[in-house]
Amino acid sequence: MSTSKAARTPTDPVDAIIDQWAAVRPDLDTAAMEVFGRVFRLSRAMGDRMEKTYARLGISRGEFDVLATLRRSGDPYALSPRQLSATLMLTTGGMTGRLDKLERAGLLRRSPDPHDRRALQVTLTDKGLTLVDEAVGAGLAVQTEALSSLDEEQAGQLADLLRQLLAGTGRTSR
Amino acid sequence: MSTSKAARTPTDPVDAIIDQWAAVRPDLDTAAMEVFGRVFRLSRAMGDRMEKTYARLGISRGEFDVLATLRRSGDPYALSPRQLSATLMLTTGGMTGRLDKLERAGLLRRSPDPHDRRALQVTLTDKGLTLVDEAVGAGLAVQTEALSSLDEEQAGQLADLLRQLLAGTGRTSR
DNA sequence: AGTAATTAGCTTAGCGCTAAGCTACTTATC
DNA sequence: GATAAGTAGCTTAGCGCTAAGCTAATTACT
Repeated sequence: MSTSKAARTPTDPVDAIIDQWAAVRPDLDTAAMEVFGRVFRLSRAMGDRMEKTYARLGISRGEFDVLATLRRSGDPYALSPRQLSATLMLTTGGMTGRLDKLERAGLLRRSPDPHDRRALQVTLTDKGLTLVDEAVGAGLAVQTEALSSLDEEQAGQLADLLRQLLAGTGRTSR
Repeated sequence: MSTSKAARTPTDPVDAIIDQWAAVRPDLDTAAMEVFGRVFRLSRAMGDRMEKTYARLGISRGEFDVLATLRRSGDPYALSPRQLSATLMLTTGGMTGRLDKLERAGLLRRSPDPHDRRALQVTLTDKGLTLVDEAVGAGLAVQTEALSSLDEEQAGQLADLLRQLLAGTGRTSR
């Protein structure tokens, strides 16, 4: 399909909000909203879509994150609850709940750590491995499709700008 | 296919995750993660910072959103709970809770709609108006500071790419 | 060795959300 | 004018999270 429409997007919901602020508070510098307003909306919209995608396979997005972290860690697909909660920026209480659900579903297994009797090893089962391999493919397909609004050069440019912004904000954080 | 890594970019957490996937699942096309992985992380990091910023003024981020929506609507700063929950993509149950808290804090007021006895009018109090005006300034300051990792041209470019991506994904949704 | 401090994982209370269902009121249809 | 359908706002049950506190095991200090 050729893009016969004008490339200039007239206004989106974020532009509308910024215009509203300009009307009631013309003193405000709203330039940063142009970026972060869209980051927040994009994150929510895509997050909802990922949620639905994983739901078709019977897991939540948070549960997918656990399985994917184990899968990414490579053979033997074993990490401790502590490592998982640190990676996923989750409290240990939250992780206990996720592991409970995933273990009940037969997607992973908790076994004692042979070297530290306080610790556990969380391991992907065959069923869990199969499921996460399917889920990661499905999730990436959704993201790839969403990204198709941009051509390859634009996507690369966007990724670079986001990397730079993320690096800067990470440092200044609490 | 992925572009070759530029040596000047010191790899961020998202690059690390992509590399991990490449090691265990070299068949995956992870290009979309370069964008959405960063969008998710940026949204969470900035969301946490906004939360802390508003917390100093005694409100949560969700409560700020309610006050800000009323403020943006202009004089007389009155909307119905239904309008608010639609704008903020929140169920009516969730909105009831937010309004309860904000009303108890004296930041807004619920009064009967003179034209529809089912409906209410939610109005900003003077105290609420003062507080939201301070909060929006504080929030924008945090966002502006975060955006300072980019120069003005880059920020504009980033906003344009995000607008285009958001427009495309919004339509394909379901 | 003996004791203190740290760490792993779990439990509980509380919070804010959604989904579903309720009552009161309004609008549309005959 | 009566009745059906739709709408506004609230309530409740359930879910997943955090913060705080617990026990058991490990490590560090003397």
